[in-house]
Amino acid sequence: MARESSRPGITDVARLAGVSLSTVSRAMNGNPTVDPALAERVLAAAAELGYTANPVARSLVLGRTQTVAVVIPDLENPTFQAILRGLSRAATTDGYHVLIADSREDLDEEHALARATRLRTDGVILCAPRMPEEELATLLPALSPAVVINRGPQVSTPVVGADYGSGMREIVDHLTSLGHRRLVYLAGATRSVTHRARQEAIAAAVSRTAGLDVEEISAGVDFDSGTAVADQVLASGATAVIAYNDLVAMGLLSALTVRRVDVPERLSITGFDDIPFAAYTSPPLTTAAVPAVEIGAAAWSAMHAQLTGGEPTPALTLTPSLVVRGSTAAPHDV
Amino acid sequence: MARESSRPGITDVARLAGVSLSTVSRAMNGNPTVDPALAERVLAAAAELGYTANPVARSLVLGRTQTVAVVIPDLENPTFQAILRGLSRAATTDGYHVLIADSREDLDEEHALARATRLRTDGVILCAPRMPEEELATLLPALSPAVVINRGPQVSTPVVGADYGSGMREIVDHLTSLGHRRLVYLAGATRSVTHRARQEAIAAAVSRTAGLDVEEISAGVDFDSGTAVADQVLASGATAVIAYNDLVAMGLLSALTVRRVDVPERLSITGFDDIPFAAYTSPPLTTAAVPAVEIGAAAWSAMHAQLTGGEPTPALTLTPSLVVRGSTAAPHDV
DNA sequence: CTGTTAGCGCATTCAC
DNA sequence: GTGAATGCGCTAACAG
Repeated sequence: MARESSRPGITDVARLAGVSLSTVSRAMNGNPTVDPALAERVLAAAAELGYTANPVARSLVLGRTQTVAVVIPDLENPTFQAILRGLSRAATTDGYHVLIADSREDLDEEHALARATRLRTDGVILCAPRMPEEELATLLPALSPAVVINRGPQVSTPVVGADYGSGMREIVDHLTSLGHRRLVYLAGATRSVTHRARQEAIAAAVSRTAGLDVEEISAGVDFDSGTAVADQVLASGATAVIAYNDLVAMGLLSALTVRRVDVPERLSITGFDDIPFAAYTSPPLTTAAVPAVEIGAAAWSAMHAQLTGGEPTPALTLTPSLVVRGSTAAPHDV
Repeated sequence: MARESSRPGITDVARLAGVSLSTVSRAMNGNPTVDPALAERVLAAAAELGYTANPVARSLVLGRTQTVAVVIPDLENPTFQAILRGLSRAATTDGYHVLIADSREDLDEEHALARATRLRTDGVILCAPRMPEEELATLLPALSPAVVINRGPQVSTPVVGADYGSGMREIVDHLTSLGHRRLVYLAGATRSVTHRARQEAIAAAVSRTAGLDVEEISAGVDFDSGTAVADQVLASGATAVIAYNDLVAMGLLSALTVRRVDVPERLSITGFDDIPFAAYTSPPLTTAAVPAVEIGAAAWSAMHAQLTGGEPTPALTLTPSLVVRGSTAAPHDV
């Protein structure tokens, strides 16, 4: 068998350098107990052969893969993309690899994917806004170490996310201070944790603001959901619409443009997330900017801390900031 | 040592089922040579213990990881995101995992990432539009099996991509048929293969269209690049602008809106790619739609074919389709 | 059909 | 300081 064509193994290096396997291993890993002269010879041999230790074999013996998994509900969603980006770049900086798993909004799949990917990685970052609390609680121990994104506090699993309640409060306050009293909230994923946070913030605003009325309309989480509810929104008599997120807001905006309804003159619209294109719709979208890239980076930090046995990262909640742009204005009637 | 807390190994299952390791292995892998009754007992034991074969150990012995790497120049680019999405979903369907590597536009990093990720995967899908041809040629053999995206034909490496020349020809024809004769081409990544394809298509159009003049202006590939060249574009005296891609077109559009330059009345603008938001700018963008998700899926097919030793996939080139929207119209002067 | 044996490629005890 | 042996957890030859 001509093993010439195969990747060189540690044995080949050992032979070329005239030393044992152990010495090659030690030298390659910078173990200081090896004679400098020998180490150099080994490294030279390795370089000559173009040798690199087989990561799979190392993973088996070391019990770690230098890889983490990221489970995302929808790779098409700009916010998840941004989280993934922030995470991926931070992980790469620390020498880790990232396995992605797109659950395509399938809850069963999500659970299975998380478990399956955990077997070939050192930990999983779980982005599962819709998974029931109990299911999450039973899943997390099997995933450990794990990091959860945009969920409530978890037992012994770090959570990083944005404060959707705070963002929503700012949005409502912005609209009421403009003079709006009749609002519509376009509910998205009603089973999601972030929906409940939004909802509670709205309820709180209603109870503390005289004359404020917020009607909830079921929509979805994507562009088409926004276009689909346009007529319902118009029929509601509201002067401002709080969309579940930017995609829904943009879909609505698009449908309203078709219907020649002026925004913000006749209807104000707000989004949530501040995805890259929110600033470039016309009018540009007033929204609550969620620092998604930072969330991704923070999620990595929390994972890295667990992986290296460092200080356990406390739960981290980033605060969205209100970005006022052209899609909101005082109601016409006021 | 209480190994109770550790993941159950094949040995534990063997003991519980009262059989040997081999039998467990065979039963777990559905090997038909095992007695049905025994197999059932093994599977029951495995289920009771919650046993799943360790993928890392399997990878080592089988020499395959059931994972492929995708090297992307920029995870922020919507087109690459779409390719990744199409690829990831197709790979998942076939039971494969996807490792992502974002080279962040760093050419050296790109090369290193490709080699490094290859060591822990069964193949790499390389999206490296800017890598010099010679470098690519030396890199590919080390990556094999590999699939290359949006490049010219390669020796013994499948290529999948879009026909940028064709898309550009359609764009130019569209503009000239509207009556435009003075155009500007906003060049993006000038070292990229797809830039050259665009450029050649433009040159061909110029040589066959009487009175057609296309000025090339260096821009970049992102939104800001588009805004940055707005004044230069206005000074050129052109009646239509062919942007490198949708992002550049949108940036330019945004800058022109600020300058109160009417599009398409005073200036027509075209993009390229048809990213998700191209349809929702105002005016919506005329562009050449690149089937990015399909490219990703096709790239996976090409990889899968190599992995399973099936028919080698021939080079596949998908044709972009011109999507005429509101950002183009006949020039005002004509 | 099943059990025993031998690696996959490497890191790490343990002797020297 | 260095080499020889052991095993990470599993699959695949090899006997029986």
